[in-house]
Amino acid sequence: MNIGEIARRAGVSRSTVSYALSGKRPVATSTRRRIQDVINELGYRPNATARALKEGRTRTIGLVIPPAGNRLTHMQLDFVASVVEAAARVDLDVLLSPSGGGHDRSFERLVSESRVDGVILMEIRLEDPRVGRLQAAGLPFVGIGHTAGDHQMSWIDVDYAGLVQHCVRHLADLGHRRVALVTRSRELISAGYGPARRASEGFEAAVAERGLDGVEVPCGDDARSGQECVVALLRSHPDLTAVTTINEAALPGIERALADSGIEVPYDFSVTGVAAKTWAEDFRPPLTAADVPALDMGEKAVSLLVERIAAPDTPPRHILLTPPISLRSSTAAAPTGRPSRVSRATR
Amino acid sequence: MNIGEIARRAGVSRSTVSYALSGKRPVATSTRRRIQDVINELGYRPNATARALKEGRTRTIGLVIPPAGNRLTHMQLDFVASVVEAAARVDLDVLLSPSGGGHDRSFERLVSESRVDGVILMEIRLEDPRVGRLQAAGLPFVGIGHTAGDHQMSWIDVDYAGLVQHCVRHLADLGHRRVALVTRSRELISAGYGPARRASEGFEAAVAERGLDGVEVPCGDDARSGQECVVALLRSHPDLTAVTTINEAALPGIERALADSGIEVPYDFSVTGVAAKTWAEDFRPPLTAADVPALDMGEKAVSLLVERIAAPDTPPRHILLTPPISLRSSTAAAPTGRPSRVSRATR
DNA sequence: TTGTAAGCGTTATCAA
DNA sequence: TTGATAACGCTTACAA
Repeated sequence: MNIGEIARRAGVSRSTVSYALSGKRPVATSTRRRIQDVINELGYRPNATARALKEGRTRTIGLVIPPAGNRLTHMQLDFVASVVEAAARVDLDVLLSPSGGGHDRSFERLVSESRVDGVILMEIRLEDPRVGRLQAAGLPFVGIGHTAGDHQMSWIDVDYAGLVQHCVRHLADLGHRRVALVTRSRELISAGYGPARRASEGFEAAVAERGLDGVEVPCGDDARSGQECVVALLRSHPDLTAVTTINEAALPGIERALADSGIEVPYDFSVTGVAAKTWAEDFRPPLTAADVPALDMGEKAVSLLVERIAAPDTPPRHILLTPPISLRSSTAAAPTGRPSRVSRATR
Repeated sequence: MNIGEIARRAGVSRSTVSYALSGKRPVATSTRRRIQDVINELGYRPNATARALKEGRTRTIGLVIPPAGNRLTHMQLDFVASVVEAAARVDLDVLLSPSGGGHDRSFERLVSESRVDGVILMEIRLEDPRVGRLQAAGLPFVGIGHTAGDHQMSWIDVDYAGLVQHCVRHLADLGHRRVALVTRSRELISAGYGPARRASEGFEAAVAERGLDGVEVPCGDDARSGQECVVALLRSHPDLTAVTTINEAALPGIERALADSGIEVPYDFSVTGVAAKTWAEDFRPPLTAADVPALDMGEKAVSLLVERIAAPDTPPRHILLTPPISLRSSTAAAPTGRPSRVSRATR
């Protein structure tokens, strides 16, 4: 079933069918109807591959996700979902490419075989070879996340430094003096993962600014790690009264560890951080947190990309989001005086 | 940059370049090296679109996922991740298509524009129009999940009926007489969602077989719903001593509701179900459950599809998985005699 | 061992 | 208002 077959049955030339479909040239109403009838009858749709070859564009974008081995976080999942959805709204298909672990056939296919009109790169590292690769290929792309140096690229990101700083200030305002940052996994950090690195910066800045005692601990992306991490933290820092985190997957574990130690949030201890809304609202008590608008971000990334595809020589654009901190119920004034938390926990 | 350019620079014909690349015809070593040098220098890779047009296949498969609106469950996410990974291993790209909510441009593009060589259909309904659509289009496909009638299609699924039956029998063996099934959302059920429907069947069968009192409640796919659901259940059925579930996302809420009521699992109450391993292990205490091998399933789905693409006229194959129930710590003998749970909870 | 040329299914230019 | 035809970049039969 192809355009020639339709043309034959409608008794017209292929070009007329093409024009009847695209409307790029007037077609007599009678002819058009005849063609449309045949098309409806046979359920014809033009072959996307042939069209792509002819038009020089695929109407497809690539979405580069972290390799499947490391299970995706909820936030990443929201990115994927919203990118796919937003792309579908403008009739773009999305080709998925798991990448990030070094040599990568799938990513290479994407950039060098003209399979896509542009690429959205998730989980960018501070130094990321894929950025150079895409630039060399001359393929339009945007990052969800951004590199260390300002490479000439469009991106959208969350201002982790600023947000963590806000969180710590909020805790300081409440009288907390010793606070911890529960960050992402050691591997991610040493791989140069931007959000972790930038969260550290914000944390250190705020701690210095307010003269607090700050302790920072890496933590795996799961409940168990969160739990272990907080248990260790409570043991090693008995005077800790607050924690802030950028590790949403650790939140259920953080909740557990505190509950197990007989610590009541927020009266004995405050918790805050930056996380997707669901996680914040699922925390007990509901978490005072900067809600990462992951769904918006995917959508905006698609807009940015569409823009770049349309006008590749336009200067790149950056969107740095600083969502406000939603005050929920997990932060309160630091507990005053002794009995310290330790005695309470063991009483 | 195309094959003609390479040919020109290497001083050979385009076909020679093509053959040098594919190895489908011998090429003199010297010529081959000359060609390879040019290719390396320019970083040439054949245009995938042109190749697809010529070869009549795209080396791409479509993955039809539920629409992004309903946030994907972890299990669904594992399917996606494993499908993408497995496809990448055999050098297939994956085109994502959100579908399921009625009229669907993205799905239609997939099936009727020859964008893909085959389709993996997630979240199949008992009556699913997309199955007929794919069959009419003559596009190879496999389901993760299966319809009610045995349409002529390949699929892989988990035996929810059998597994829930096992779970209930296990509870009955432990002396539980009044048990509940926490299933999926009311919407999913009325939309004809297979796993929910089949879980019901298994539940009813086991309850009848063992002469138990069974109660079945729908529940949204999130912690809060799980919590509300169990709270309501405890109130309406004071003599309930066990619950089984196929709603993994509700597990954290189930855990909370029980803890809040002062119920200790497994001494006062048993919990079991079918869930991805992570969820089961994250439950407190670790959940006795049938672990759904979501990662395997994605991989097997890809194999099935590759098979069907290669031999479309082969009779379809079905894989119904019945993973064993992993005995962890959330089930124990039913509490004996009074004081009943109610009095304990309020004591 | 290599080259020529047809053809995959479109779109769009040029003629009529 | 419509038709013939070239072209997109590739693979592969057929020739040499």
